[in-house]
Amino acid sequence: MFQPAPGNVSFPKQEEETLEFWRERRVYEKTLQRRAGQPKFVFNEGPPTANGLPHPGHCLTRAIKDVFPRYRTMRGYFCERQAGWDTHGLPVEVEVCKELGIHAKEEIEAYGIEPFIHKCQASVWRYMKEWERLTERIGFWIDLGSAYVTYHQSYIESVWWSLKQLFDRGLLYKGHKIVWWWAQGGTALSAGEVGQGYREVADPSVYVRFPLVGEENASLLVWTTTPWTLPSNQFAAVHADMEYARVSDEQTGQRLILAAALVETLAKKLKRELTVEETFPGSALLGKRYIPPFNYYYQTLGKKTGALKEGGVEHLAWRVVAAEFVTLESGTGVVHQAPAFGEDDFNVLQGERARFQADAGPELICAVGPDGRFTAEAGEWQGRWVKDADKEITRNLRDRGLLVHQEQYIHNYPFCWRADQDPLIQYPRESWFIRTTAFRDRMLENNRRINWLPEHIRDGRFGNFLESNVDWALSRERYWGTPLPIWVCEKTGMMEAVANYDDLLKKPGAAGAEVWEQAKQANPELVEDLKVHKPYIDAVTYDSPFAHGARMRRVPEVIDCWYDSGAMPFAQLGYPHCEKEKFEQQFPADFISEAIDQTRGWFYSQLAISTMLFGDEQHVTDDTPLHEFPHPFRNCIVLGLMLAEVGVCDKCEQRYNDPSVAKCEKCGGNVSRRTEKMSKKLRNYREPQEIFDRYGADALRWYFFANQTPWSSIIYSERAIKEKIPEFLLRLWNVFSFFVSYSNTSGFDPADLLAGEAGQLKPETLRTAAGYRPFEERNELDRWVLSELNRTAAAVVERMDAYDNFVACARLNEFVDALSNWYVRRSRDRFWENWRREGESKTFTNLDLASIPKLDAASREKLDGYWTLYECLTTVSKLIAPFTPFLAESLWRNLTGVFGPRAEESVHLCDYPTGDASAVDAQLSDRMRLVREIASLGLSVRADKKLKVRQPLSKAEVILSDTLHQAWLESHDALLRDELNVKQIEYTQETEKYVNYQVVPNFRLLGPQLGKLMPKVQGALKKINPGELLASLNATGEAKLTIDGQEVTLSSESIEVRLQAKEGWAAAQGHGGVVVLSTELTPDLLREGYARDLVRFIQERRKEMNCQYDDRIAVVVGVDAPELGQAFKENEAYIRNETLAVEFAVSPLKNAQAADQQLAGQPLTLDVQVAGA
RNA sequence: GGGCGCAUAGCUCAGUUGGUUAGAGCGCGUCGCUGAUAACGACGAGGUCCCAAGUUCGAAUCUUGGUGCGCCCA
Repeated sequence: MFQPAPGNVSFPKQEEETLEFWRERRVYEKTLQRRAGQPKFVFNEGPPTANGLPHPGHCLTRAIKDVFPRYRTMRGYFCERQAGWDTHGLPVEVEVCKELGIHAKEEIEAYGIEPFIHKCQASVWRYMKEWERLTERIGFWIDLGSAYVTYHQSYIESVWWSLKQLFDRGLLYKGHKIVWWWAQGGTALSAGEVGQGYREVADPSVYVRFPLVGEENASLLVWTTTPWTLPSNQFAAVHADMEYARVSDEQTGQRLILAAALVETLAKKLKRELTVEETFPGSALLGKRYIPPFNYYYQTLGKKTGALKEGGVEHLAWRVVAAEFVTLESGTGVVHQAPAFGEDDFNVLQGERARFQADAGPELICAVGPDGRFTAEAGEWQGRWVKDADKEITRNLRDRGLLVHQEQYIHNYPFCWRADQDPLIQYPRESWFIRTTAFRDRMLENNRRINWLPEHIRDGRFGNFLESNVDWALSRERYWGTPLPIWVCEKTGMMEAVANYDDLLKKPGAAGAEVWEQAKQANPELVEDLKVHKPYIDAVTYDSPFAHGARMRRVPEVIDCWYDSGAMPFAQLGYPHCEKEKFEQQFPADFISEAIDQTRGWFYSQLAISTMLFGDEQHVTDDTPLHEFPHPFRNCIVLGLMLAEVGVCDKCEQRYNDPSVAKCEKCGGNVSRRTEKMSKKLRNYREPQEIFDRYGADALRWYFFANQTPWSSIIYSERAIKEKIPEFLLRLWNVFSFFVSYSNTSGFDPADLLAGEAGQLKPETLRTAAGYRPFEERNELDRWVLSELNRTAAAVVERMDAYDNFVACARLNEFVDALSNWYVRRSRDRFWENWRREGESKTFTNLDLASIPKLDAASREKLDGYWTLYECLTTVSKLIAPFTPFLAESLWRNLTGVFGPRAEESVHLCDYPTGDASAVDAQLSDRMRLVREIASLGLSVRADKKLKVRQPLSKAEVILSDTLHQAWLESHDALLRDELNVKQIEYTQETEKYVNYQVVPNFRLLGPQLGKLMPKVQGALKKINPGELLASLNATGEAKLTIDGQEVTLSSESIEVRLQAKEGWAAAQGHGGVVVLSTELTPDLLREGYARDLVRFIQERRKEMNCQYDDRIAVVVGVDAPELGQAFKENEAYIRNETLAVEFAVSPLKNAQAADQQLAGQPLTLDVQVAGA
């Protein structure tokens, strides 16, 4: 007996039980053991940070990350899954600062770096429990116990090893980086933080003259909104291809040079005429020298030149250069360049430097200190806060006649999000860089070999990003991060990199480790990993090999935490300090997946690090292995963003987090749905846990997998998740529930019929069961559904191998639909078989095995039906296992539980079905499709003519577009007769009576042949007599047309015949043909219809009475209308059989008032009693 | 400002290499079924495939330009 499977199942509850089962039986571990030694499928987990709560977006990534490893495991691969946590970085520090109520770096240092670090380490695990719960609940099978953690010593030492490789190869260097700088706090802000602090402000907008050297009274006219950067001016930039003009200003007698297109705009501002004297391209200005507005630097450097690489010399600064970013949007088309205070400007400087020989180019000029105040180099402005100096600088320029115009400029400018009165400034900081630009081409090549899904990422967003690669700014002036493992000689400034802690302590004269030892002694709870962190690691120094008596001290910086995560392919194992061999076996990864926001994050950091370390034989050291592209991953699914769905009132903008609200509670206006970014602040989404509790993890997973391609942005819509349940999960459950209840009542128990090991219930095992007949002996419907099953399995495997979960799910959905809506629907009669035979309660229970071959035909067919459905359901549970692992497990455990230990305990231990090609019957598929189409057309006619299906009709006539399958259909029309409730189906020859023919060319075939002739052939076919054409085709296999004197030969493949039903018939047309129903209702047919109506009344009554399936009843029908009485009498056998009525009587209606039913407009009473009760 | 992507039914989304009745689910309407039954099914209505131009015998699909939206970067 199968466990009962009621229709009103609670999936969430069932899932919790399944989780318990998996835990208890250690099923995940068993799936790994089962595949030990098999080929590997390598999945790498991109580490999330556990210091924030998981949200719905994480559910998507976790679901996608789960489905492919599960699938591959079932396909026979050994797929270990190591979890990981990203633990370093500014977000952690910010959280701790919040907790401590402090902001600035000074405050952190005042609090003490040591306790601060301890707090960071603890804070990292704040939401660990929530993450682990989510991971388990959504069914993401991954080894949490062996998770890699980026702050662990072994991880950090792997990172150190890689950095030492880069350092030793000369790929790490110190340079400047322009950052958004909070001067008051003394810290740089990340892009995300800067983005939060934009505000609209009014800044001075000044137009300043830069007099040209050696040109009479002519000046460049430059525009800036940051006058305080003028003392640090180094260049003026123009666009080489834009047109410039020299204009004369009559009032001042000055001649100004600016973009020609902006002359008029400027004239309006100045409210006076400017006369254009000459125009020329920007390229004509290149190289011209000018006198900057302040001469602090100019007085010493103004005349200096340097040697160029290409030969010759050039002035270091204060000349015109070309830049692409110069536009006509605002200003004058001549842009003041202060490389210290803008990234674009800085890049210009870098470009200039690259033209000079080593160390001969211009240095960065910066007249501002890190505190945001002018330095001594700025003369009179020294000590002034730069933003305060704007006004005075402007006045100074006016006094000296350099200011041409001044106004207010309103724009967005960033302020510190922690101190909103403090404007940020762009400021150069010393930083360590990785020379990634040297690997640009190799990264591009590597990228080309990666299978990106969607494809456009490769040459689009990611490829473009790689094309414009700049050196990786690696270092951070922060506290909680992987320390940069570089030690500097205090005397010579010479440096070396260290690959691990032991090496460090073995250095000659190493000292300082005791700082850690003492801390550990004072507080034994400190985790050992902290010893490789600040401040302990900073205490470790050693004797300089470069200068006698000098010490080596570590640089103060930590590194970008993206480097941490990018090192994950080897650092998760602690490579190369350990697990060397294992790393070799699992590199590169077969599969990774994250959302699109990781393009410049984890996708890039992995690719860059891997390309530099493992890809370039010229630089590689002896013990570093080389790898063929692609690495470090072969396939990557880039997920779309997840959006929240909310309701917003059209009138008053009131927000509703439940998008199903239709009327505004405040103003009564219409609430319309809107999608927007998910936001923790707005809480505009439902917590994942609530979704699990209401609908279950499978519902959410199926929604993610089956509703859209993974890369389209996904709307996290509760309604949509809910709606997916009946379409697939519940439909499948209903089929299963149907199977279980009938099997139990009929006594079908596969465990009784199948001896020995049942294992995975594979086809070869099923074939050994008693009563399991070979396909070819079963009926058409069984063969059809098994063919569809195997076709589906093959298609799903094909799609999943290509990482296409969406189409795979569509295939599964189609099959479950076919199983439910055609196979079960059309097979119900068979499953009911035994109840229909009055007085017979024969079931398969305790069936003598030897007597099975002697079963009568009906019983055999019934047994076939059970075996077929059983095979479909067990196979489907395997097929859906990677997608909806919970439902799959519930189905499997119930379907195979009857075998006890003879069957596999979990569906996830099974092999994935790949489809048996020999069981696929394409012709049968086509035929069944045709049958379903004809049935559909027939039902369409009935609906159109208001002829309910219960009313039998005498005949349906079918005219097929293509008579290929006609003979088969004729010999298999019982199914259609039953479905359409007609007495006879005729494949009529009198086609002209019902239909018009239309001959349409096969464009795909003829198009390439005929080219321009195509429309004319199309026109000719419209006019032609189709009968003659078809006759010719039938007789000779071809037909000829003459178009424009040219003969065109048509074969039967080159045309398609379409049928159109003529007016006046109850007919419907489709691709396959036309169905015409005979609508004449004879008294016989009507009476039969009445009998069916009565059966329905009685069945309804049985249901109301809560009859058992096999209860026998006694029925008395009270009716006066003679035609009804006659109808019931004539069809008594049918009525008794359908309703299990052992007694059936028709009596005159006693009291018309008491009639509880109406049939054909006549009153009727119904008295139903359980027989013998 | 630059890059990338998206735009198809009321909603959420599919749509292979260009091929002539553009699909699915939900919703809606009509009806059916009633021993899968707090289910289920059928049928139907609903589309200028964002706009415009081009390439082509033929464009939802390719090209260009525009419009709107989103993301990333500046």
